[in-house]
Amino acid sequence: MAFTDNIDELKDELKKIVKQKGLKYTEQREIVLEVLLNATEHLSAEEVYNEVKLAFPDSNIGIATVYRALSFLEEVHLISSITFGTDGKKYETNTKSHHDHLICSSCGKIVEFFDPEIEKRQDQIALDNGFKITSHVMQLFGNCKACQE
Amino acid sequence: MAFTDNIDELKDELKKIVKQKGLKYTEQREIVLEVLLNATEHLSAEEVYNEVKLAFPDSNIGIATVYRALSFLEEVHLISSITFGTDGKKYETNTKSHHDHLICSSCGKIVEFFDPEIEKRQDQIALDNGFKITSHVMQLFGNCKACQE
DNA sequence: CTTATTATTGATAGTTATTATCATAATACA
DNA sequence: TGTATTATGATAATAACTATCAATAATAAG
Repeated sequence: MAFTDNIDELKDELKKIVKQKGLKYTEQREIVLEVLLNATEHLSAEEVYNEVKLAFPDSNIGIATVYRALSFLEEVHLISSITFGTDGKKYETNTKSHHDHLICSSCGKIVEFFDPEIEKRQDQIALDNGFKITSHVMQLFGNCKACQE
Repeated sequence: MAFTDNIDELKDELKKIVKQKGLKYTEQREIVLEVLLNATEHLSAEEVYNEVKLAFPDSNIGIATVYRALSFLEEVHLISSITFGTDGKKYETNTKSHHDHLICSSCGKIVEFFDPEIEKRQDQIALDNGFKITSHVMQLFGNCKACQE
């Protein structure tokens, strides 16, 4: 899984994925991805739709296509969604920055992972408690597949 | 915030909250709370509704009331909801078990918290990586409200 | 470059989940 | 009890999302 901050690299990644799946590379998927990359915060499907119409007024993209693109992009892990309390689903691009660890107590194997939903929850927890977070540690201990056998 | 495993204590807690807010203690809120306490897994609003009809066939509770009760109980932190991917909102009672920490780097203040959504995400991450989790550590470091000033 | 094939799209109808409305009923407190 | 007020059940309304389908656009082959 390759992450990047760069729109062109992201588009290349999308092209690769699409080709590998025997699907087609469309302007609409590209636009949705670009809008999310340029967004400074999480966007709902409708917010993405509005932003697309603003930023790409010639595209005439339909709301259904936005939903389809978002689902697809999430499926292939180019973006991810989070959901809070009463708010609906919101999307963001996956960009490499920070990660946490899965650690096998048995063989010491370490798997890095990054989960935006957990990050967001952490932020929310901090906010609820009046904290301003500077860092965090999260380590999940257990047994990897091999060591379970 | 008091947590308990016991239905009577939970009901007392609800009575206290309701009275303190100048609202009314109703059979319906009690039933919804009880159904969730007895549930072995997370339930959607509709599942709660169905379970209520099964377990309390005389109650004639309406689906709208189930939604209202769930929102209310969540608001007062007797239950909590989580939302995953394509699944809708699901509810569970808050019971004391495990918790994580918010730590103020400046004054050392520790706030305990427990977030079922994070727990669930952790489980999912473990599952995705073929891990079987035995324990985990999560500590959020930062500055508490007082120390920010 | 043209054409054939197939995925994708836009528009919109249809669903599903949730919320608002409102007349009636239940609760709490005097 | 009586009375004020909140809560309820039924259901209409809304919001969020998904399915349908004819038209369009993207790839691959020739």
